[in-house]
Amino acid sequence: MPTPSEFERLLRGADLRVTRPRVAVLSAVYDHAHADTDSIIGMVREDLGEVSHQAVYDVLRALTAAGLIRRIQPMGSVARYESRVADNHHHVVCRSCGAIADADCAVGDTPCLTASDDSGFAIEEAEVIYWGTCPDCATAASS
Amino acid sequence: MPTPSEFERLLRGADLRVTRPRVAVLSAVYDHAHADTDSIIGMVREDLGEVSHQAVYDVLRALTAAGLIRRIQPMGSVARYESRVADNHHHVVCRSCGAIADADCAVGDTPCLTASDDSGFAIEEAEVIYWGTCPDCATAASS
DNA sequence: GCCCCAAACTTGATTGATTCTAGAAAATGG
DNA sequence: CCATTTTCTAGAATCAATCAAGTTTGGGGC
Repeated sequence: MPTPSEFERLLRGADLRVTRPRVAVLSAVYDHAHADTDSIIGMVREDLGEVSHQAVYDVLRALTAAGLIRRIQPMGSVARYESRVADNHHHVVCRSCGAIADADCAVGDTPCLTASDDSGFAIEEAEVIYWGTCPDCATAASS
Repeated sequence: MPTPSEFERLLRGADLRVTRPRVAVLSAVYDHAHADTDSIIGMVREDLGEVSHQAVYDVLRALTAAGLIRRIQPMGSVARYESRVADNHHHVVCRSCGAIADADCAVGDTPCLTASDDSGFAIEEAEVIYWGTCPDCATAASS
């Protein structure tokens, strides 16, 4: 968990102005991986008082475009954000409750990056989502 | 491309009543892989005349639940549907125009199904999306 | 072949995440 | 400290998708 001044350095490094909403959003995303936009709005407001949802949307887009955070959005879920951007990792999503956990790559750093037939596409990145059942839902279902 | 009576057999096999909207939707999805809901509504109406969008949504959900078609929805895209359901294949998506192409699995039939750390999740399926640039957008960008 | 009823369809309204617009506020460079 | 440019606020608008209530229809049973 970086310090406030670290967040400031991150923002400046990405050529972004340092504003309180931005630091708060960045902090919230670092603190709560895979949080959806609504939760982030809640966390930011708890931190700063009233902040418009529009500002949070804007900040999330700016941070995503700058590569400081990553946006993930499995089918049937609203947009979620996480702070792990440098490494190549994937996600496990619970079909029952929608919980998300990180899953590191099984093989090397850029796995599965080769499709057998790419239809002429220039492939830049492979995104993997593992669908399954989380421990909580598994125990709830078996009881 | 199955015949109309084949579609009927598919529907009956899934314990679904045979209605004109259902045959038309099924046919449209077989004919145009990766079409979005709106395009499908258009194709069905061209075929049958006026059909409510609600009916198409209902049919698409019923067919998806029955496993006759598959719903795919990459980030930033609306829901799309395809008829290839039995095999385990993945998708290549163009970052520029959103075009989707099929990509067969590089290794075996159920590849990448092993995460190195599954966080206790019971993993059922791995979904892979390759992000890149399609041939059309690549040539358009280089000119 | 006809009738019944559950399933499917129509119409119209509603939701809810996200985006747009115009104006006010605030952060950086000079 | 001021000017300029970016960012934030407030409120309306968009659009895919869902919900609700009532009508129609497919298909098994008579």
